[in-house]
Amino acid sequence: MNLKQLSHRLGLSQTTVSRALNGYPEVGEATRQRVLSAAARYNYRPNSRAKGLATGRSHTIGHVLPTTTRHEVVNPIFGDFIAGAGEVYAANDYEMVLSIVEDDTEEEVYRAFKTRGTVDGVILHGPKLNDRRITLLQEIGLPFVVHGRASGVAADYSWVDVNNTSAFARATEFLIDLGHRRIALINGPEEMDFAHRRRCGYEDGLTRRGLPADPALMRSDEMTERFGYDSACALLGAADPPTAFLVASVISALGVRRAVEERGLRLARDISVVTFDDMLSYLDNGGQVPVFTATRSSVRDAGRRAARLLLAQIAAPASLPDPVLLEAELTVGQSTGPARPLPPAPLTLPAKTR
Amino acid sequence: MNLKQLSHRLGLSQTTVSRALNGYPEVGEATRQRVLSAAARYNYRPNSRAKGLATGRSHTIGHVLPTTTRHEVVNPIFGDFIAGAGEVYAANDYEMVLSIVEDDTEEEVYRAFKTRGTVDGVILHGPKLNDRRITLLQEIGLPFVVHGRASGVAADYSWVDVNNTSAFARATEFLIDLGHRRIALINGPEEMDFAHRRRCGYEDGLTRRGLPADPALMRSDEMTERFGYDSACALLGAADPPTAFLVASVISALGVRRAVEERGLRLARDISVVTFDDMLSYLDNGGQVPVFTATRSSVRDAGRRAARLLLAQIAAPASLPDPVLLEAELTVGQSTGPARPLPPAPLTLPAKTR
DNA sequence: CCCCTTTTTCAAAGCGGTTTGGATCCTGAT
DNA sequence: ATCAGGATCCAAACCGCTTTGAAAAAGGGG
Repeated sequence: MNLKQLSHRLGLSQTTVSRALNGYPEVGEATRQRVLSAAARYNYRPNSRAKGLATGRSHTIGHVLPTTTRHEVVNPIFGDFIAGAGEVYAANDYEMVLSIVEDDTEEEVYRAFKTRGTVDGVILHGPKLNDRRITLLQEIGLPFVVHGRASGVAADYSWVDVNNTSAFARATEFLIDLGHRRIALINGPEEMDFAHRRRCGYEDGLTRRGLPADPALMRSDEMTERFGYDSACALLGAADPPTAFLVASVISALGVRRAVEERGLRLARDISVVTFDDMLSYLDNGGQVPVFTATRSSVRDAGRRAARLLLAQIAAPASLPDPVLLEAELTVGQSTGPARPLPPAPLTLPAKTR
Repeated sequence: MNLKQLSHRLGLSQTTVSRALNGYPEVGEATRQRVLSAAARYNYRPNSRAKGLATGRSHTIGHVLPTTTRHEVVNPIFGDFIAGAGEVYAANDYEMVLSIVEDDTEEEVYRAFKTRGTVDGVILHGPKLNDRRITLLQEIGLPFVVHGRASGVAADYSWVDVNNTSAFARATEFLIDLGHRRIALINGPEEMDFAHRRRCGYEDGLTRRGLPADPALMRSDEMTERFGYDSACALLGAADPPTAFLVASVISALGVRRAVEERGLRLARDISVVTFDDMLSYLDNGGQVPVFTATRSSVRDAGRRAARLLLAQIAAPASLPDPVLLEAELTVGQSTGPARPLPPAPLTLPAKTR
């Protein structure tokens, strides 16, 4: 059932039926009702391609998910972010298209989006330092909102980001105030902007309390469970081990915990862990007393906000860039405690072992 | 730059240019080259909506992701599955649209997909027992492939599934052969088909070895880390606790491990754990010796296969349903070992305490 | 009752492609 | 030279919707 057939059944022109359905004022209330009920009865829905062709807009938002070439890791954050964004799209009759793309063809995807008219705008995921995609999208003239930011990119653009710096600065100071002096940082990949900012925050926290930043205590890589485990093993086995860990992801934090407990140590009592918690639905850290002390901020909520921002921008193309900075809250859980005066000395010679 | 402009620049008709670009034979080789290079120079790409309108096909596959109403959990499997499917779509010039949808409006989404012509086919996620969506999609006449199967649905359809039953039967027998007699099952939600089948496999394994199935040892819910932890705590704290756990997801298995180690017990030595491992990229269980003994099967690969199946079906609509049953492999890791003759007796009175 | 506004409705022209049914131009065979 | 037939190319119709510009109908005032 298409518009022509429907209007024919009603004895009306396509024009009138179309207008009735789209809520234009120049159609009589009586006819509008007649049209509406007929459309419902015949289960009529306008063909989206035809509509798009006529209006020039696709009512579709593109999400490009680059597969990190290094490890083929699919961003675990993605599901929840997209769930948030999807809510907003659904409520506004927008469609979402997803491109999984190898890093190097990403530019081509954006260009195709624009020239083929596949989408009305895109959400940019996983911005890196000096991310070229931002200026690229501006050149292309495709409306976009970034989930995160890109240090080093001067351009003005809309983004939704957590205050990673302040979050990790606070977390670091929190640990220092508990008496910790050797605090390890288990970070995400350094080329990612969020990871960069978190490290800055960590270093800020240290310097504000007058502590030096020791490169030997910092690790950074894809935030898998295994990475958390391996890093913690290495650090705990080294000379002058940390008494606390600041971790960029709950998944890695699970790995850190494994390493800690495998050594017969106890979280909070022997080793403190603070993690960044994106509040992923399947990794609920909640309950009355959170498992991990965490700086947390809902990535799902970020998805909602980013989507809303983008839709607003598409509706009013002349509008100014609108950055949103979310503050993470620091919630105390069961993984932190005061530094022990004397960490249990391993029965090995400290020096010489290299 | 659209077709009209391009053909005008070339001094050719739209027909010829279109045919040259789409590889039809009735155009001279010389002109074809001329067209091709002009298209490249002017960066021409056909508008996808116009093309879709004309051809009647959208070159788009729909994925509907129902948010589990119960806990608002976003399926953590989803990211990797879609990464696999996306590879195939990208290679075949297909687009992927994603609908995040509350359970009860899912039917409406499929109907809209069909009548609006948004997609050429859909992949069905998370089939439940007697899932109504399958017959619905057949009624609607939308090509589809199911990731998983639906017990109780008689219809013939294409699906890609792991042999959950045999996987969990083998895992159970494996544990029994190690001497375990009390084996707990930490399963996914029972209404999900895969969870149902895993329980069947578990029970099969037990009966084949002449052991009874004890309902007190079975738990089932959303497969979060917390659920694994809570379940393991409850079971380990009860009278006659299990010596082994069969877990439906690595995420829950992490929770089980936490509960185990928190009690001062050691994996493999005191408590054995076998988990189903979907080989999610951020939960790498790999390495030379896997952390968890696991029945494993790549969900990413399943995504690839499902996508290929669907594209083939769309290309040849008359083709017969094509089910694909993947076998999970049982890989032995560091989380299993022989049952200890005498589990460390807790210092409490066994009876009376209820 | 007529004329002028305001409502309400319509025919037709796009939107940017594909595809049908011819037309034109070359060949080589007769 | 003529003609069949294949190789090329083209004009126009069509896909299903929106939207412009105009016409028809209805309402209101004198």
